[in-house]
Amino acid sequence: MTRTWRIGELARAAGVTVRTLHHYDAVGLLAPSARTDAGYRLYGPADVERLYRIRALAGLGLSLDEVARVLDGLPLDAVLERQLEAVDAGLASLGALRERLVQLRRASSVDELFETMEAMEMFEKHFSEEQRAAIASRADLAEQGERDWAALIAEAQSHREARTPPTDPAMLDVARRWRGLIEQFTGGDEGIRGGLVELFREHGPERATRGAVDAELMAYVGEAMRHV
Amino acid sequence: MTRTWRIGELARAAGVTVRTLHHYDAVGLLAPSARTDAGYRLYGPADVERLYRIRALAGLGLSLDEVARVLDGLPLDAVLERQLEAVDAGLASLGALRERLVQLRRASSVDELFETMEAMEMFEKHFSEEQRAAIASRADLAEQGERDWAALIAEAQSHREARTPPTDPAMLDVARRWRGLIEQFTGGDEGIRGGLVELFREHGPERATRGAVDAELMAYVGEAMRHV
DNA sequence: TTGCTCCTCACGTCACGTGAGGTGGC
DNA sequence: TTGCTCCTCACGTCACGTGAGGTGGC
Repeated sequence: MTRTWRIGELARAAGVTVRTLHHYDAVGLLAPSARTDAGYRLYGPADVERLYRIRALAGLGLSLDEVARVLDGLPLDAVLERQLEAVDAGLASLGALRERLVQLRRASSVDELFETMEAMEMFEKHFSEEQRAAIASRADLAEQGERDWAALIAEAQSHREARTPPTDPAMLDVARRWRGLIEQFTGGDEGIRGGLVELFREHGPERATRGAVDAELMAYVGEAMRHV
Repeated sequence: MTRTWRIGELARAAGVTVRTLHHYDAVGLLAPSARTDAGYRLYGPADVERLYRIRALAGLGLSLDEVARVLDGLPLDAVLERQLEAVDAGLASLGALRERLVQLRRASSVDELFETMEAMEMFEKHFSEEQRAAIASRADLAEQGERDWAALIAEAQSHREARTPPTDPAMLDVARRWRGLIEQFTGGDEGIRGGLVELFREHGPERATRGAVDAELMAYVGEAMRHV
């Protein structure tokens, strides 16, 4: 007589729950090779081995259906290859999600969150994934850049309110630095510059800058740029 | 009168299914602000805005319950932070899964697969995650290493069959190269060397090397090493 | 006899998909 | 009148978790 295990013993030894073994029995994945008169399940060594294999395959993320088919002789390589592709797809989408979450962490109110998300959507429409990666890789520069932009916009705004002529040396200097920050953002990439131009053309400066620059200010700075 | 949308129109415009809108209504997440006499749902601008926000938040991987709570005023930062942690956990486990799958792709039969998985389990028991990462980072070396090991083991085996004494210069050379390959595997890391020793002590050379080296060959090489 | 283990239903999970059977609207 | 849109059930998904109510075994 070889050793047998009752369901609770096997569950404890294998690190699964009794319910899991019930489930495997119900779906026909692992039926105990014997029962007592009272109906108690009795698992033999072959059952234990099969359970071990089931757990191993399930641990690779296969569905119980796939596990059953593999144990039934379905060729492995294709299954593993498909599973690897699925995992890679999962990694890619989780990675993208992570990126978005990190960006959004800065938002402090629900309204600001949605503004940021809307901006991200516009942004994604106008830049390819590759371009976005290039921009993101300069993320630390970008934070400094945000502060630089805020300061420069404020400077331009105060000139406009003081009615400084666009051809005034001070405004020409603002225009030059403005151009420099754009240059810093695009990193000299023509594709990114093109996306930026489209973004402003389609949505206007007000939406593209989320209210930081209105149409008048944009025109004023643009005029100064033409004189640089 | 402001514009209203029937359920199909809204679904098409928002890129969701009618069933989804039914579901949101059923769980109380988005109830249309009006109905026609015949019971047709009529969505107003505020409903459209709410749907937009629901989709945005759900796109961040939040459950509909969490979405509802956030739209109800639950502070965002904690939610986003928790979500980011969850995503990171997901990335970590998918990453580990991916690693295992890549390793297992080499197995060609189900039996070989389980042998490999068993080996991986032993391996994981004896090396910390950090140590495994260190070993994996030398993965390209490892492939070359596998071939080197196979050749060296074959060489030692033929000496044993030819009854070359362990103190013979040829065997001393084998022992030196053996030590070199171990050195290459551990990368000079004492912790990894310790894990290796435990692995062999607990399971014996036969299982530790998956049959490549039996106890006798191990003793023979060990003897030679003592004379180096 | 008393715990302990086991048994078989059967509902719940999560965000919908997918019919089934029936009725307004142009 | 004929399509088309809409309505309300209601079951199915995936791998079990969690009771409920009842019975062998030491």
